[in-house]
Amino acid sequence: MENRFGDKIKSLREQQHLYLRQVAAHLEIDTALLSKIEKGVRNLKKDLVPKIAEILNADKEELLTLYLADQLNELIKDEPLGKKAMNIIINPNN
Amino acid sequence: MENRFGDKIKSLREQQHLYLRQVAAHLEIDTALLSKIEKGVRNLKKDLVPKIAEILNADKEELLTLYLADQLNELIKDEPLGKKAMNIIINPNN
DNA sequence: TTTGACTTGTCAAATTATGTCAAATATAAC
DNA sequence: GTTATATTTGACATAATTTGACAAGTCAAA
Repeated sequence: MENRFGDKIKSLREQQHLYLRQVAAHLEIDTALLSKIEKGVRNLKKDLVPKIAEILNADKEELLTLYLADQLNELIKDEPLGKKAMNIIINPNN
Repeated sequence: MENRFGDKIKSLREQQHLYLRQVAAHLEIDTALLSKIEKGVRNLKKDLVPKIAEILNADKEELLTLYLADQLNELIKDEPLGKKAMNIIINPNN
């Protein structure tokens, strides 16, 4: 329950036999930072999500969705009322 | 679509004929800040949510839920994929 | 034991959040 | 009109968090 984005990009990277170093270079970020992103201890900047999708030949929308899910989850992970709050947004009436 | 929490506390405050000044004093924050919170241009610190519920004789859980809904909404308000991301969290499989 | 890939801790710089003040506006009573 | 009170707004200083980089660390394979 939580590092969906990081797990996904790690698995995509490994499937394609790419090194952190290579992907990081394309993104113009530090290898250490990308490592943390894969492990979920740091966030990738949002505007780099489409770029990493390109690098990994992945679907931009799918990655962005996972990215957003992680952000949302972070906000409510310790909140018993989190899902109720989500329902208010998804189903504004009632 | 957005200032649920602020609208709610404003309406509760007015129903009870309280001034911003009075509620702000109980919360130990500036009146100007509470005004902004009611208008949705600033956030109340999360740990003050139960306190404002007490002051306004409101249900703590209801207010916290609205508070969280605003936070969630802020995160995805410009994101077409926001609701899809929420569904991933609500319904983790599939 | 050396090399390469990855991980982790720490730090400064950048960014964002927070709270206050002063001035502006609004409304109502005089 | 003027006064008084409530609220709003913008600018600012400070506090807290995030971000990115570096150095040092682990680990596995050669």
